[in-house]
Amino acid sequence: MTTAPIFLISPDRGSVAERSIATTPAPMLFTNGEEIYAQGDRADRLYRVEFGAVRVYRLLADGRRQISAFHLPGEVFGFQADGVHHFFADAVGATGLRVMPRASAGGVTPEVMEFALRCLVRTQEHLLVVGRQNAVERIAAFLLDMAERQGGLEQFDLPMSRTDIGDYLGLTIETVSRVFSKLRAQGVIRLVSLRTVEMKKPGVLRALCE
Amino acid sequence: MTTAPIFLISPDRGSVAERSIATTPAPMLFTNGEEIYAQGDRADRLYRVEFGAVRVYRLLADGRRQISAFHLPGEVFGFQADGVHHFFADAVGATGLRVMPRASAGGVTPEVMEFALRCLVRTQEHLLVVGRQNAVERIAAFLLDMAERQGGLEQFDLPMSRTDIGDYLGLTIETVSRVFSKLRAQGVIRLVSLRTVEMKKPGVLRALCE
DNA sequence: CGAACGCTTGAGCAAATTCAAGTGCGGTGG
DNA sequence: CCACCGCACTTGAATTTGCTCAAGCGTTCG
Repeated sequence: MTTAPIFLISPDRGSVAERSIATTPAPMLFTNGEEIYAQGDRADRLYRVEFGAVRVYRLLADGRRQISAFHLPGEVFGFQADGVHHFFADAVGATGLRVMPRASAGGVTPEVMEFALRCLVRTQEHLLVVGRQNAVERIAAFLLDMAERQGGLEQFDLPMSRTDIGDYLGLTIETVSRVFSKLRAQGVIRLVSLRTVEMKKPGVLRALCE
Repeated sequence: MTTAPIFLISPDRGSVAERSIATTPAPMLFTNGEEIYAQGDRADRLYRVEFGAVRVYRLLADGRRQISAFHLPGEVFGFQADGVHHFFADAVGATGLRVMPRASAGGVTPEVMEFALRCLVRTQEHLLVVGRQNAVERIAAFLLDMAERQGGLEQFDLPMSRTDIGDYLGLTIETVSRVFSKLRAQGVIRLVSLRTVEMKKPGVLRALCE
């Protein structure tokens, strides 16, 4: 799979990456499902997604999983309070990461602080979606978020499976599938392929999120 | 169990806050429900809870509310990425806060970073509770978290109403009430008063959170 | 070609919500 | 001091939403 998203070849991002990690060699490569770090691991690095995507999640003893975030190209993740990871992170499809040792990341730079705080706001907003919105509203919020983070085009890719989407939104895979079908039947979205969405009526999606 | 990491009671928490606001005069006082900041406000201060409690929340257009965090005495809150608050914060009962202008908070000190990252981990863990646990498991996680944050005693207070608890856990007030009654009937907890809980079988609560 | 995997769809069910009374407690005023 | 009022909480019954279980479809890959 790994439909290479269009924005991967955007010129500005590449150049920023090259500057900020000028000394770092080629990105580290991961295959679908490959572990990037695990709960309990030492957290002494930051990661920047070059291509592909990353899911950060936690498990319950019986296997229930909650994905707390997907990270798309250009985003930085991996910060932890006390030097130990409290979550798992693995690759969604073929993924390339720039790895920055914490030392060279400069400790608590304003940039790192900014990333962490943005991540906090994003997680808190996601909590509202999961805690107080119904299935259709959750999917609508998710689609709008994915579209916006991929440049705001009406057509965009979903790098992750329906199962991943369910585990991100607190829904079962069946419910995710049913809501996709319903939105398609209503002409709100079109499924170019299983993993490619075209928003036909973004206004309807936006109205659903209030 | 997911919501009460051991490190929360590590001694550095209190001492850091006390040092950093040594020069601040008497705490600012708030009555029940009084606004501390609103969505859209400039975020140029940090707050430390002296007594009482604080709820941080967000609203949907139709009034549905998601509380993303309660802050208890000793805890610091109010950091935001881009200098603008994305949430509301108000007092739960009579509350006293130490206010620290961001300047005197020293910009991005390691301490502030530490607080923000802890808040992030806590929110991500709460997301697992809300996204993937049932009503009984959510209440169990909540009670254990509240107990631990108040010193780990078997008896402790709930500063907030059942409505607040519901809006924190993504449940209705009726469901919260029913679960409390069920746990009481099973002898897992005792309600000394409406807002005072005694854990009779903490092991059962812990088992519920896996 | 067959197996595996990811996705879809249907039917029945269970958990939590909604709607609707009731209870108990703290505060106010007669 | 006691009665009453308001508010927070509890409890019950009916309903709904999303889940579970089960079967079927389509694509990919060996």
